[in-house]
Amino acid sequence: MVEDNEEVKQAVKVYKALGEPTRIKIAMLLTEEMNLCCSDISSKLESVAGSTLSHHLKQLTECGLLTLRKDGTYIYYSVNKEVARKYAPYLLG
Amino acid sequence: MVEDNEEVKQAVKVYKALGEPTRIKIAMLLTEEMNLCCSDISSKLESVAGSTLSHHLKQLTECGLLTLRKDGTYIYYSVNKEVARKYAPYLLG
DNA sequence: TTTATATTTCTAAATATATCGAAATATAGG
DNA sequence: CCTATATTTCGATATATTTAGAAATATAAA
Repeated sequence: MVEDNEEVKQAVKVYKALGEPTRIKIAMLLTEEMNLCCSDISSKLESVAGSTLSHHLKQLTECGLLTLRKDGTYIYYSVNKEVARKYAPYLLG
Repeated sequence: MVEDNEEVKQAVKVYKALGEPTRIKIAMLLTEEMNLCCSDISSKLESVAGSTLSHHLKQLTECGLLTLRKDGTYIYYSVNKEVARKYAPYLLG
């Protein structure tokens, strides 16, 4: 029988997050350029509703792939390179 | 606007395949030990119906992560290490 | 040919996910 | 306080996924 520890659970979450076209694009954007806010990201993607984008960003953040920094009304997102390097260094090019 | 080429499409497929507990376990099993057949894999997982396992193996194969070799009634699966190394070297330990 | 085993395909049901619009919340600035 | 902007939450719907049992297919061996 195969193990199912915390690390594997995080791996599943990270891969589930990246296994969707809009989310992998967000991750790739944020790998190229750190500190983009919700609306910056929105403007770099084909029409996605703000509420949809919010869900995607939540999922990418909850798996540990993104970090965020709040500044006033804005939230700036970046890739957590350590997590990306561990599970999906493909993102880092 | 962000690109959406063939390589990114494969990445999405690979990550979608790995973003599910049973499938990541199968991938990990096959990274440890090559050339396992459907029933070998079944015996190393908690109760999964053969038809379900077949679907999972299909998905893992179609994204390029697994290769197969038919021998009589059996089908032996292995990890395609080049694909694993590219997208998810985490699997290779 | 008959039987046994391995795997897939088909069908259907249950669950999960993606998406959006509207309303809600948060904060900055007048 | 009022208004504008950024982001989230809620509610609803459409689509996709996971799962399994039964039937089908493929091959080996008796």
